[in-house]
Amino acid sequence: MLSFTEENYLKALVELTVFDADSHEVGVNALASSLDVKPATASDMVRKLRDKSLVNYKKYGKVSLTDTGRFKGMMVIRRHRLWETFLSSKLDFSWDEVHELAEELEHIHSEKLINRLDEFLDFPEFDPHGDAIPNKEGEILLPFRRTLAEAEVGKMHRISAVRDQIEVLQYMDRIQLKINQDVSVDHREAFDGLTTITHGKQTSVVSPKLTENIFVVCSTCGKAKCLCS
Amino acid sequence: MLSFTEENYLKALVELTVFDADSHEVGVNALASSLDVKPATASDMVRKLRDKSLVNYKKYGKVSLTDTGRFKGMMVIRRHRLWETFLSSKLDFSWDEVHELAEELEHIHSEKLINRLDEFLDFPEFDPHGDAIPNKEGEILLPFRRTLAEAEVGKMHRISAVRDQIEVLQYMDRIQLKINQDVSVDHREAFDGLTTITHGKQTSVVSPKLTENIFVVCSTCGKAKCLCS
DNA sequence: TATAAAAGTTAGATTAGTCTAACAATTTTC
DNA sequence: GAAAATTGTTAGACTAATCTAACTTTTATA
Repeated sequence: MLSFTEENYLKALVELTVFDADSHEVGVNALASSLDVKPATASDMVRKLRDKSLVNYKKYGKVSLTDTGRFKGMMVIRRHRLWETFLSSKLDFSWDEVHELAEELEHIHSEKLINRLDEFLDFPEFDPHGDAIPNKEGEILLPFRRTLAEAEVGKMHRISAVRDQIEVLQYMDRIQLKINQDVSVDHREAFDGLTTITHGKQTSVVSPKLTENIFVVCSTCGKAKCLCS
Repeated sequence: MLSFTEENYLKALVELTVFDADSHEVGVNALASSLDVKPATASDMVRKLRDKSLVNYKKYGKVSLTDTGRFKGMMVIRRHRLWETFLSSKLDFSWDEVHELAEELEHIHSEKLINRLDEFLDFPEFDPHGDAIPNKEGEILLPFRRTLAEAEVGKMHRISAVRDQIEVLQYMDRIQLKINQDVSVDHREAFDGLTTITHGKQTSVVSPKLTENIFVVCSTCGKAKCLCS
């Protein structure tokens, strides 16, 4: 069984080498600073993780995760994001309060607990910050999704889903944009991404900050990747 | 902030000196064995807790909790029992699975979290093992309750509540005993506490193991402590 | 009440995770 | 390609929680 500390190193490594996808390895200094410890400390720990076959590493080299290491790191992130979702959707914690608590809860190890929690929450795909929740295999399986920010201009789309951030939902409510509503994309400004849409009898100009959080499908065929004319 | 270990010592001390009410103090050896550590270890820790004003203790003497120590220990127990209740009532864990998980969850410190959880669970009074849950002041406020084991012979009582252990509920179901049902206590055997009761058209002989888990009130006045003839 | 048994303490070692300070390797830059 | 800068390692120390082994105090008992 991994210690809290070891789990935190693996989690940081996933964030640095899997999510931040431009390189699959990271230096000891960068790792140390992301964990807020001194390089000497990280250097020792990396050696220890290598001895447990959780990372690939040799002296003065870069660090990367082995398959096992990546899986275990993903599990920490899965737990973190599921607890965040629980705190937010069941206990009414706000968005910005959940992270710190989840830092503690993520280290409760039981697989059964976390799978039951997943079920209790109805298998959420995203946490309250809009980040995807890894499944029990440690994968983030994203079906192809098109956001309103990428939706073709001059076509009719339907809003299929929204990242469940309170702010997004509140803002949509204010401008009377609803799930399952048909929306026509009239114009997109190349300079700043501002999009003009018509929905119902209204026309709104919306920012990428909003449109990136709204998923759409073709209003004719219902697919994100459609072949309609 | 207390460490996991310190919290576990305080919890054990509450169990040994508050719940197990025949003495308000305990020896270092007994404390050590209840925590499954060597006396040497407990001896050191007790000195440390004394330096933090959490226990009363002097060399070669007994250990007891200060007010602060008792409060902090009670909070650990509150968290433990609330998490057990959550696991059992929301995630469908069985009675015997919850303890081990709650041993980890009880060390999540946020007071806000635990009070929200309490509310989410609708302020339960008992955990799945039937143990009372301390309130946020660290008190266990039990309204006076009379169990069927203590109910006066020759009188009519009504079943007001039952400790929610699956076995108890299942057994009651089998012998057709229900909440809110009137029960007359016909006889109680002094030797082994076996009680003969009449409920509806049935007569049953029930053991103290069952009757201690069933709460009754007077069927005339509805009170546990009644003044009826 | 003297002695044996039980209970409790102390000293010294160990492990995990951290630090600082000094040193070594690698990379960048002129 | 040598000097400087950056990056990474090692050695030695510290803290918390544990252990074992030896010792001391208290309690029980013959």
